[in-house]
Amino acid sequence: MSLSLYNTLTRKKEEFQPLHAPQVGVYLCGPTVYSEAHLGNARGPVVFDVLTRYLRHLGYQVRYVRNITDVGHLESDADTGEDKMEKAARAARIEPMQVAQHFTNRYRQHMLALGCLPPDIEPQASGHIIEQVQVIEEIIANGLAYEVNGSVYFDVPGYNEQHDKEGRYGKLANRSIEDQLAGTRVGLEGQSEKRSPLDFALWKKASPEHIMRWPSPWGEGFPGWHLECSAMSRKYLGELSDIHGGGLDLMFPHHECEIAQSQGSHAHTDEARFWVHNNMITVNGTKMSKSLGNFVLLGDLFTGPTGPLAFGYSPMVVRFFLMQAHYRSPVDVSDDALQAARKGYRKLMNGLRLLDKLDVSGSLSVGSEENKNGPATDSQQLTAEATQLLQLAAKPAEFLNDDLNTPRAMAALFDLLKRFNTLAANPAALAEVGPEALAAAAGTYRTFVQDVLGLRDEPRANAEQLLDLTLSFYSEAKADKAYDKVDVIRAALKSQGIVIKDTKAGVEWAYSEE
RNA sequence: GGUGACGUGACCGAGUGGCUAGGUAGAGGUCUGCAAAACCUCCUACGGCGGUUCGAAUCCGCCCGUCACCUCCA
Repeated sequence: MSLSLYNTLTRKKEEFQPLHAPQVGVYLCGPTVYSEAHLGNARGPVVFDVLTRYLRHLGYQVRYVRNITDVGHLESDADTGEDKMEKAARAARIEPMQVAQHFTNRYRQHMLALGCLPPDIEPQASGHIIEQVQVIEEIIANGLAYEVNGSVYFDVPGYNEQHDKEGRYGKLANRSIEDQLAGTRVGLEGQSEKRSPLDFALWKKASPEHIMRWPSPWGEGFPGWHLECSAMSRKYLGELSDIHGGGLDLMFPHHECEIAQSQGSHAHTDEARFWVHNNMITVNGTKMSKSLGNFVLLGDLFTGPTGPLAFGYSPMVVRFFLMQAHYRSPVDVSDDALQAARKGYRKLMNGLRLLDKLDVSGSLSVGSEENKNGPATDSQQLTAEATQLLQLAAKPAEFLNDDLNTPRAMAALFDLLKRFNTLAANPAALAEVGPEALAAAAGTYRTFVQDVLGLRDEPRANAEQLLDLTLSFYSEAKADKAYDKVDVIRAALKSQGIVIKDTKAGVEWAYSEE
């Protein structure tokens, strides 16, 4: 069985086949770095992290691109509107790029904490002005954009006349431009330059006070809101990439415009074969968003309490929580849900520890080969117990293949864990399973928990406190003149790079300087 | 108004035309110096009303309710 993904473009689950196997190009619309990231901003990166991890697990060579948008988009559509980045920079009295760098650094820290592997390429919009200008020139050459007063707009009605075969503007979001026009209030401020209200900016002329500006064939200005993703996706993944994703709220207009730009440029493609959208995070059933102010900043979430949450939750708990819902369903945050997630996460981690013990006590060889969809099950020698275990172990991959169903995959891992726990308490059954099947199943469990789902153990014990406890045992042993124990403790700590010092003031420790 | 989702047990959250995930919480039990963990058992639901069907929570229709997009948003 192979991976299938829900493609927004076709509104169907489709079997995933790379355009140029074994290479796979994945693009995720990254953050606009003018403010601190909130929980909602983390869902896409976590979903796409699991996706790219799984694609790699399947043996594909993935190039994962997640951009940083550091060209502030305008707060309003008006020509005089203030840039988000500029606004933040003015407030803090620093350079706009300092704002961008600051929040980029923070974003990377948070994503790393959440277990998201760094993207292979993390292009910045400001570093790709030339590429964006080139796309605009192509679109103009194709007669689908027009320049007005130093700004360039995409001609949506003109595009639709040319493109009824490849699909019109609105094909992704399933909207007709007639409906769009009917729902648009005409004569909004600053839209007078547009020929149609549906047209969108490819390049905006910078007003005199606008700080973030670049030269272009049309004068000094800055690129439009949707252009950077088209330009950078094309530069690093080619004119047509395998997968392009983002939050559901980016589907329209952002991704719709991207497709129009790519079709309207010399690329003449939908930019990506699979358009994948993750659903939103809600608070009490309402979307978490900046504008509604009901967001939970990641930094605050990790330390807590904040907003609707009475406690803090560690990054791995948050990751587990996010993966326990399917990516296309909305997920509601609450203390109850996160606390349940925390216990579940710890249970999964305890499973890893159990397997370490099982391996040692059973002196297992972990040499048995597993294929990418789980352990091999073709051996004739397998006992019924072993077969059953291997069948359980095949489930996680099966469920991830079905549109990345992480909740079911996790449920399968819990089933597997229950089996491990039972076996651990029952030597006879363990023997019945045999070392090969056990090793294979254990390998699957480890691989899926750690490498595919990306859950790592978060040490909860405080090392200093454990050390203090050890030192108190040391002191006791010394007082009892139980020197054999004393020596054992000394040696154990030494192996950890720590030496015990008996001073006049009492027992102390220091890092070994050897 | 247009488009698209969704309403599942105490909570979170999968899924499916019949075999009734999983996590958390609760009850009982095994184990146990205490405790924890683990395991076993129990609590077993699909908004309402019709229809299709041998059979629907799952398909269809209507109704009620919630949400999202159509403006920046992951």
